[in-house]
Amino acid sequence: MLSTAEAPVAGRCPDLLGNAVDVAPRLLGCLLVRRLPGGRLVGGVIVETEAYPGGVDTASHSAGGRRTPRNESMWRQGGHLYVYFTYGMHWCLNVVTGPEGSGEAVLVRALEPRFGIESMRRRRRGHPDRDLARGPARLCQALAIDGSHDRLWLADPASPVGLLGPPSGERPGAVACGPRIGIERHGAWARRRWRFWVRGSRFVSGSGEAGPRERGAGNHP
DNA sequence: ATTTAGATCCTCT
DNA sequence: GAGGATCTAAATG
Repeated sequence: MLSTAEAPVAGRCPDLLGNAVDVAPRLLGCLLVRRLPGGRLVGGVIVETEAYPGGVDTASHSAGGRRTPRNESMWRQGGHLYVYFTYGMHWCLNVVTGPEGSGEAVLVRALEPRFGIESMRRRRRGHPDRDLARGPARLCQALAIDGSHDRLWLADPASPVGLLGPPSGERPGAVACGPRIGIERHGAWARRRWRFWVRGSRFVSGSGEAGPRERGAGNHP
């Protein structure tokens, strides 16, 4: 989608053919970029992800090898997008990982907004900047991402959504991990620490250890 | 600060 | 027909 020249100085995104649990923490610090229909760029740094390896993990949409029309893109090669609709009103964005047929994906849960912020504010009217893309559905709203972006191939130069490495000169912060959100009834699988976030970032969702309460911790120079 | 309920509709059984 | 990888506003301590 974007060349490194076009974006505010960023390198290549990490290899997406690895398994979801490996890729998820590596996406932290990377730049998610959206080119709006008018050509404007909107995006930010990824600060929170969750791994959904599929297979025996019952919390994944691809659990047990289930193939449905909805999750078709999850089964594609790493580097595609899986965008799904939930709760009657929300879209959520995943980056597919692994080789074709593995059914793995990483849910992108939160961004630290970096550019196109005015544009995000327009779509998230009434909300403070901190909440522009704090949470998977808010993120999609801020970047105007919906079902039309399902199945996109990230590396396609014409793709309206792109993934780049961390902005140059920026060292990604320390990575913390914990249980994934919103899948409590999946018992033991819910307890796996497959949620990853940038420690100390105020743009991370949730209200627990990784959420607002973490403010102040690890944030001192 | 934390908890609760309601919204809202697509997807799969 | 049930339930969902969520969000928001309102109520409560």
